[in-house]
Amino acid sequence: MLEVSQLKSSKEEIIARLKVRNFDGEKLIDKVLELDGRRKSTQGELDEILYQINTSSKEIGEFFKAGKTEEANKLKGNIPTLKDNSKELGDKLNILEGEIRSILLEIPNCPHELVPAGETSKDNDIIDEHGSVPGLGKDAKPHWDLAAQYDIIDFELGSKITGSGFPVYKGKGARYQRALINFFLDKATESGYQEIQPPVLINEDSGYGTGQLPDKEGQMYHVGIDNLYLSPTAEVPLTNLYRDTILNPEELPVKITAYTPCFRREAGSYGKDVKGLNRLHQFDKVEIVEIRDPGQSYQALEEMVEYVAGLLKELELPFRIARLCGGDIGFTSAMTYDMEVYSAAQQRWLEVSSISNFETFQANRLKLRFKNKEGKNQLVHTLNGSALALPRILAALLENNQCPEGIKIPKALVPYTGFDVLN
RNA sequence: GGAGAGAUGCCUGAGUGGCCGAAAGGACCAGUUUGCUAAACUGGCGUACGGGAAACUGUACCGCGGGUUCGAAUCCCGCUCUCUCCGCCA
Repeated sequence: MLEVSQLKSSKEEIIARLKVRNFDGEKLIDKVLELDGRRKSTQGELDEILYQINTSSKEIGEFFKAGKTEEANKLKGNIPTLKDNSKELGDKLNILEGEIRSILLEIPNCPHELVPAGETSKDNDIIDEHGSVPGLGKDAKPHWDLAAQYDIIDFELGSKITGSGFPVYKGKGARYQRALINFFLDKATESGYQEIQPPVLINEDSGYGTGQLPDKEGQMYHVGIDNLYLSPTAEVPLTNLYRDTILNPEELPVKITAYTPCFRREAGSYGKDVKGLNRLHQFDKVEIVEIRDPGQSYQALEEMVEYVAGLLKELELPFRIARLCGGDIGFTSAMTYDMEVYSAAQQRWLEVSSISNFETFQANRLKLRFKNKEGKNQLVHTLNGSALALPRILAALLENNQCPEGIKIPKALVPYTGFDVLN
């Protein structure tokens, strides 16, 4: 959620930058500023009336104490009118505040100046590419065939338990997943991220805090009876750990990580996008989250990209880094890098990580602040990234490393899997 | 699921109708003093939205939402959460 003060001080710039993501914010912003003006004057009127009531009440008390009942009662006579007015103004104020908030909730984050204009992922800037695509034979199999051949992932069996998009990992497949989770968590903690095991059911406040609500309501599984949602990413519980918090300067930066299953309804997805492990309703992910002094957040973003790139190098996967264009960037993000690995048999790039700086967009909703050098409370910047999402990594690892003897395991993972060829 | 107790500032904890944005202690910050460490003393120490160049000042907030009252942290109602006991259970 953008701040009213930002809208006031740099309205034109924000409108221009929102256009980069093809969002016309002019009318909404004007409306917010107009409503905020009315909010302010209403607040002033209300304060004045409450002041009168407060002072009168004190006088009435004095009069009673002094035994001057008549004067007291006379003063009391004025109160009902004042109370009526205050009630009216109070209601008006509530309505105005509600309207302002609901408009602000509709406005996406303002993209950083480096974010390129564009419509779709085709317009993203590919800023780096690493590793070379393995030359597989013509008979190279996509991972779903390999999964069946080695009996490590059963897609049909999962639909018996739940439905499509909930695969069952078996034997060395399950072991491979667990190896990846441990590998990623070990790497993250070595890099200074504190390991957390958060709840994966989240309440409404948490959903609003990080921006999944109201924007992505339909993407989350909802447990109606308790009004809870299944977390679509550990970003939600991890970042919300710090909701309604004022951090001391020495507590920054906050760097935390968690492995959690993630749940997404993925309504409307179809075709090759959902084949095999490409898009699931339940998947595993290790997430990294940082809370930063605003002056350091972009440097932190670069470091996070470097960190994730390091993981992909250790996994010996060819990958590229994209800076998302305005049309492809998420609602809450100011700047996002996607990491994509090449899945050699499918011959396509798969997004395995999305690393974003939200600037104050989430912090504003979360009321997450820190005491700055002047001793004032200031909104922090929040960032997060996948490090990494498991299924597509597994898909690429299976496809890219297939050979006649089975599927080779990257050296870095062998200590975790306990085998160097899956067969 | 049943019964009971509770929710006050960074923490502990007082406050049962006006003098309470809230005692006291601790922590923290600044200063004074003692040769250092420690101690002692003095002052400061919540958030949000307004007004004001500033000093300062208005309003709201004692879990959340309503109500009673001239006046609510304090009384009433609803909700949420925490704790204890019983039941069930990984």
